[in-house]
Amino acid sequence: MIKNDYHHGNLKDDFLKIAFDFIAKEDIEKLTLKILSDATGTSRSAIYRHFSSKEELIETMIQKGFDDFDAFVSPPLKDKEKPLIDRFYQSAKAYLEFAKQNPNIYRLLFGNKYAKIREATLSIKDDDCSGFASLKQAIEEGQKSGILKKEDSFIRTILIWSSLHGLSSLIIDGFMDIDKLSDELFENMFTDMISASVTNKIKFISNIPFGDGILKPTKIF
Amino acid sequence: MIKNDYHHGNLKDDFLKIAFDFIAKEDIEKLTLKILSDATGTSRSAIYRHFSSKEELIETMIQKGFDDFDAFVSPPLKDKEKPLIDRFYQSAKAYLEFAKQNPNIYRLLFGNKYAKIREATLSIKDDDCSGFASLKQAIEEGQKSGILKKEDSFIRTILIWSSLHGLSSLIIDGFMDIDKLSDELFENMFTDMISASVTNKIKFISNIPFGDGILKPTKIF
DNA sequence: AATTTTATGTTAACATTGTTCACATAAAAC
DNA sequence: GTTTTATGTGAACAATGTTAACATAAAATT
Repeated sequence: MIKNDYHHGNLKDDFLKIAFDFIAKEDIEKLTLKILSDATGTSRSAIYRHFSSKEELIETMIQKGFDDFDAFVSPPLKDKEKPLIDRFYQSAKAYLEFAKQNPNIYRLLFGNKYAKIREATLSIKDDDCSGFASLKQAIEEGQKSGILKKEDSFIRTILIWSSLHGLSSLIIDGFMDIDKLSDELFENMFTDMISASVTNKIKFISNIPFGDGILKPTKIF
Repeated sequence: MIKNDYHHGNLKDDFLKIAFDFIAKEDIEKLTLKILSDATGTSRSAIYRHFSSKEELIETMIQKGFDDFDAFVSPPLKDKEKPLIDRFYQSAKAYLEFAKQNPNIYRLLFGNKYAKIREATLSIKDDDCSGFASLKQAIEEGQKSGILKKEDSFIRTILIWSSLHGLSSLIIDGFMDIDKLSDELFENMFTDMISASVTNKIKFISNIPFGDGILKPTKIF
């Protein structure tokens, strides 16, 4: 033993990093403590110096996951320079993209298995910075300015979220073979979603850029 | 040993029955072979005479689950005596009720974990008797009769299914505390769903019975 | 600077899990 | 009545998460 690395230095972060690398490709259920110990070159029980259990490690991952998710989904909603519908579009698109790009993380965050952990995590930051709160605020903004129908904003928020969650889930859980179809489905879903929320008098046609390219315009009415 | 029950007679059915009793209360993940052997009074390896693995038992449960689900959701759609919108309403309501009454079965059928098993199961009966096919047929019926907009019926079917799946999932996965709220959410979601599908000229007000009682009328436009 | 305390690692052992194998016996086929 | 098949048992496996006793590096205290 030439090199002395009895003390690792940042084992906790390494465990988390390796765990996230793992669920980039495989489901969290298949993550085992042995995988973590092998990848860090430590013993199988080393992890218990940093997490009280496997579940606590996953709890930490969920917190980090929600931070990333919110940072991906919320900013477009808050960009008051742009028209409101564009902001909804970009955020909704980001929502679906997050789910498609990180299906295992998405399921970790929104699935049933870790519901209790999620509740504990969400209740802390429910007020301002969560994606749900951002969406609700944007809806209320639209209601005040007359673009959106005046109705219960909480219910409308859940319904929009529900649409996004439903479509995202069906897509990442393998209910549709064709990946191309997901774009078409998204455009249709978004149109439905906005049609249900918007005041009757509004007409809306817009070129809405997202990510690298320019997407086809979303027409409503 | 007075009674000789070395040969059980219907152990396979008993295993399935006990497994379904179990997921009536707890998640399928917590079902263990020991639970099954203890409940039947057999040894831990007895199950391997009837199922090649634990997964095959679950596969059988999924098949049975889809049969029950389809039998719960499809009949209202096929009842051509009633107005089409009423049939949609009843079926959609049944969908949500199934999920609420059998959350663990619902997740077993529509979750990601057993996606591969589900694909194998669904492909057999995709054509006629599945809930998805019934919904698609009802949509096409409505398009022919002029009640529904003429658009891609496959996409519309997925979008409706997506709405149902999204709301059902959010409700049973604990994203909303209040159970009462789910009724209000359902009514709103259904109104949105139908509004997006229906031709503009239609006006629709109906008293729609479901289950034991009479639900409040669904107004569209 | 020496000593004590704390943080972080190791190894060995546990019960539980799904699964397999050799064996036993009831039921069915011949 | 004998053979074959179906269905059960018990012992053993490796893998899992977890704990306990022990070891040592780093930090804190004197």
